[in-house]
Amino acid sequence: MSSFLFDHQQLENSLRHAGLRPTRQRIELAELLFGDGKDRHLTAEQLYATARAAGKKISRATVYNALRDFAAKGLVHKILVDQDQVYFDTNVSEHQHLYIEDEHRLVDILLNNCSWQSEVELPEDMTLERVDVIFRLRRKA
Amino acid sequence: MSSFLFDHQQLENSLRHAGLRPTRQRIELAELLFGDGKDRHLTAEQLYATARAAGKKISRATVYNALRDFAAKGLVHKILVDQDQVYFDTNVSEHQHLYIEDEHRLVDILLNNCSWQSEVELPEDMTLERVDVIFRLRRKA
DNA sequence: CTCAATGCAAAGTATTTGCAACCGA
DNA sequence: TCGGTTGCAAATACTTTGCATTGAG
Repeated sequence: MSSFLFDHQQLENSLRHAGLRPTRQRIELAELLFGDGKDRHLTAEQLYATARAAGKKISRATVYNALRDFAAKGLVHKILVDQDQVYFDTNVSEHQHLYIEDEHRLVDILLNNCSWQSEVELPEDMTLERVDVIFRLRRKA
Repeated sequence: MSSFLFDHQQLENSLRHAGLRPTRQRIELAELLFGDGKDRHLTAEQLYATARAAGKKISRATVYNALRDFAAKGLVHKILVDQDQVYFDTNVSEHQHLYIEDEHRLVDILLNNCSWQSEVELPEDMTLERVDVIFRLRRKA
């Protein structure tokens, strides 16, 4: 039995369905990101390191390109919590985050009373792309 | 009459009260940031350009240092909405933001039904620093 | 006086880009 | 074949740092 919930074929279909040509590199990255169905928060550098450590032959620029394209197609979400690096979230369903600043660690949470969506009046010609909610935590002194 | 709500003396006191030595540069920056009492969202580079345009003699590094220190003391808030630059918000009371991505423009909003604060269970040894809420908007195609 | 703050340029670092080689359809 | 993708290194741009100088208390 495989440790993957999704196999190459399924990932390939996902990429194709998203309008992305399923190249070897994209499939391998998709496998690392989505293969086991678990939610991940990682940076481009982390994914690059992970891929290389797994023996994948891929360049840094391709990882950045792939993540940019994945995000543009909604396969992952960008999370801007840290001044120095962008995190990518493999969980694209609506949810919120805790961010432990000292540890640079993200935790998914799910709020129930999110009635504020309707409370905001948007300009006529604007679309609500997403609502980012981040609870910033610090270790007590 | 002056165009400033807060004069040098008051700004100097604010800095001192925050535990920051009121140097000429910090006072001048504070004046640009808080002088008229209006809410601002600006980047370090924007503040630097503004200061220089106003004839202030100050270096880029000092602007970055000052904003870092102001943020550490709670005089301004960092807003991470853009991958490329950090915005600083002179409004440090609790509120939320609209971000028009195409224009790199931030708008303050105020949500009323923010009961979700209590809904989140924090680890015992953690403190909630802040909750960042950003409504990301795009111009309709 | 003394130590914090400033200024300048250099360094640092995540990310993007230019362009030739490559490959999927 | 053809245009999208990759790879490498160089470029970019925001931010930080090293260190000598300055200035607030």
